[in-house]
Amino acid sequence: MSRYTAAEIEHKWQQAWAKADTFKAVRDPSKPKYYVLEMFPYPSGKLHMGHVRNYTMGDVIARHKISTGHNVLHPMGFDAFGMPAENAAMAIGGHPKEWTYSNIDTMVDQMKPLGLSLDWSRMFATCDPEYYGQQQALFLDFLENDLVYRKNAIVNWDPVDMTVLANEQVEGGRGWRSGALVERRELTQWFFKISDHSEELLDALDTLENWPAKVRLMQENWIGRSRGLQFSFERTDAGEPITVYTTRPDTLMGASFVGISPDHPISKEMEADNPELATFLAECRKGGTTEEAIETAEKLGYDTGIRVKHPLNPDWELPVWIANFILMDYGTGAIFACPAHDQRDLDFCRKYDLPVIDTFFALDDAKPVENTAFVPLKSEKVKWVNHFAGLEEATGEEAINATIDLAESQGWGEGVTKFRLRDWGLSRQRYWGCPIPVVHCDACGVVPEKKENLPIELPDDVTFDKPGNPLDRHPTWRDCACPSCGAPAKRETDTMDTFVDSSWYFARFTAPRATTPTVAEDAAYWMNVDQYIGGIEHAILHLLYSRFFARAMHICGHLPESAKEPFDALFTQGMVTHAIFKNAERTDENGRAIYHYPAEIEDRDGGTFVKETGEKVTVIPSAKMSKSKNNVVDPVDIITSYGADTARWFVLSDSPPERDVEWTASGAEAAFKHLSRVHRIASDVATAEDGPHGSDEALLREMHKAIRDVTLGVESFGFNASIAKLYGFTNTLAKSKAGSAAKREATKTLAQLMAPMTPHLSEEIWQLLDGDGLIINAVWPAADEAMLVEANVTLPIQINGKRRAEISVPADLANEEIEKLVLAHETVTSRLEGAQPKKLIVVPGRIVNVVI
RNA sequence: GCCCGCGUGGUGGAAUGGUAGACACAGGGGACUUAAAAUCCCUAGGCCGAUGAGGCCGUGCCGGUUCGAAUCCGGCCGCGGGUACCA
Repeated sequence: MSRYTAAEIEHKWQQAWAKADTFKAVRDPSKPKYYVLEMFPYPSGKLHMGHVRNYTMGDVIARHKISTGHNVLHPMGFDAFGMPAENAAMAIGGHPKEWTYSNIDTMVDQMKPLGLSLDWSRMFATCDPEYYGQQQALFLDFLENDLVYRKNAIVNWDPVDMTVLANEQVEGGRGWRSGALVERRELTQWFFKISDHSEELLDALDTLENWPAKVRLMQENWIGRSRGLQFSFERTDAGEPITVYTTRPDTLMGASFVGISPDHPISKEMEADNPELATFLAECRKGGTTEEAIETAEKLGYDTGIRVKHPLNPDWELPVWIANFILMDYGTGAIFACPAHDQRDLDFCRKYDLPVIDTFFALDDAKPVENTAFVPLKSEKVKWVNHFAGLEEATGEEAINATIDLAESQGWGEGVTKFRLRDWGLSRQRYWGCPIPVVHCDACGVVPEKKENLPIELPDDVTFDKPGNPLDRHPTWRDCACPSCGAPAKRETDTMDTFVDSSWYFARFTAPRATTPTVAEDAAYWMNVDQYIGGIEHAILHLLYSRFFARAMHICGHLPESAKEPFDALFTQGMVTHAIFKNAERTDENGRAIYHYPAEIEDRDGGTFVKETGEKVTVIPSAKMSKSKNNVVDPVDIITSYGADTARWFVLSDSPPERDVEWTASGAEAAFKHLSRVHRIASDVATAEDGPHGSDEALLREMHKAIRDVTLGVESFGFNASIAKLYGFTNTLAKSKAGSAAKREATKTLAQLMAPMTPHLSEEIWQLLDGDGLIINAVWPAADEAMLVEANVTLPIQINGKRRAEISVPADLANEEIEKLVLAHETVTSRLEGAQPKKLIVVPGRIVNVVI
């Protein structure tokens, strides 16, 4: 009997696929195409189990599609620009470029043994000048088509390091290296006009039927269409009126103040000659720029002394306050506050002792608001205190519409639709990114670089010993001739947000070496991505930006109209987690928790302990794998000890793909044992002599059921369900007394059904059983409907919703007959005690419920 | 703070309005073996009952809709993702 030697088998079949060029994607109009793509990785330097799971899922889809006659495109690349490379250069020296390319080499080496059906000839990294040069060309086309512009935007400023910080570099309001309190500072930045497409990006979500509903909902909320009233408050001092936007104009009678953002023009204007206000605004500008930091900051207010007139009652004056929770980016940067029906406003009014006026109550409870704002659903009816449009009982929605109508008819305001989505700021004050291809000329201003000068390559001779952008302090790189007048000019030193890189790589894969961003024929043939797979963490930004980019590329002629929504189907997979082992008895010298490697701990006496010291360990299950927690499982180790097929089988089994999967050593061991068993069974079947045997029917029926269920699982991302079915079918096969021909057929089918998950083992078994050619090229088996029909069904009998008995009946038995059988059943008669049931529900093929 | 998810045996999970716990791990028992490994077979939510028959409880918590709820609705608690310069 031959043993299952994964390393040998896997090497052999990877060579066979390579020799046959099995996965090279070539345009072929005679075949239906299928483009499957997993979100490409950041080259961190190490493949982790999350990658393995993600790519294995894509690989299952790709291999299954190959087996069903599709021309499959399944490429791989690297999202290679970004901060970690610069951080590494600062921390350990070296150059981001060398660090990145060496990481890519390592990761490719780690990926190849997985036996993925990738077309490696299409591989690229976004930091290849060949790629980012085309991205610069796209930028210039966007500029020409009015899709990019410059404006001021707020960044995190580290006043000690004199540099811009990313949000993740701000910890508790302080710069991560300097420890200085971070300030919000304005800078001129480049922006993509994504907000011009808000409505279109929102409405088109309805067409994305094969996207998870939750992702569409998240994008819908992110884009945030709202209808509200825009109007102006007249000032008592005859200054410029203050324009506000509100989604709750119906609560205008509950207004207690007008609030403006610290970044509002009025705030800035007053700041110049008011030191007290300047101090207040400086306080407001402390801390990071994230929405979270702003929303959770302690509420601060400053009374400007300005007074405005209430639009419905000119005698009613409202104070104008500057409030730190009002965002300049949303609406007009000014609001009116109705504390009774908005918790933030209420908190602010209680702090600064401003009036709280109820404008409506619940129908059954007219209690005035104290410290909890009354915020019913807009669809809920409420009782109005004194509604100017004459409403007494109405929903918020009705009241809002009535208010907008009234304002429009009286001419003091208008209903407007606004979006939460802001334009996409793409400038980064960093080295390791795609240079923005523009030049600053004293005479001509901002001038686009000429396309023939692309790519504008990053200089290699830079150092990272000082904070800030090395491009700024490079002695010569910035110097150039103005593309317009030829005079000496300076290059833009900002580089692009790495989200730009990942917003079109899927299109580039269709023609990765072209000297234009895309090639029309290739884009037309391969786009769209039929199945996109990636983490839920990209639900909003990456996917929304990519949807915008596809539209922008279409406008510039780089993608066909049909590719405006580039991803036909989306699947979001969960993370791979692993228990963490935290020392329960001590911390390190800095008071931080100590985490132990799995190899350092042991289970005994019903507890978990550190082997060496005997200290008690707290086991925290299902934690995201993270280097600092010492719970990272290295796929390379798994592949070395068990083989790629075991790793692939394990990450697909047990957990549904959209959920996190917990990596356990015992689970991997079990996967390996199972694959060995399949190999053993197949070897036995291959060498078995024909002799006396039982009926083939039971085995063949199970085989057809397996074909149906496994196929369904593979086609609907139910890989765990497919695998559970394959376990069952393997057991049936192992115990079967069928003849050798039937067993050979069943085993070959088993190999085919397993092939998307365990491609190497399946090829091996296929060869053992004299299958034709490679199993990857064999036609996917089809279930015979006739073999799936069951003669009898088991019907559970419930009494008052609780299962009490069951009967087996012919599958096509009429309901009346079933009723008779049920009423005659001993369990039912004894419970009824001669009485008639109140109700009898027969759900054909499923269940019977007797209500007593 | 706000938006979106998730919560089921000792463990990963199955069942998306119809038999809760498929399949697997760990556990227990047995076969084979001089022994071990490997393999194979059986067992398995909790409680009551006698180990049987049988009964009761049970899908984070509280309430509701339904003949019937893990599944739908409302409210809470906990965990995770996102929050526009992490990728």
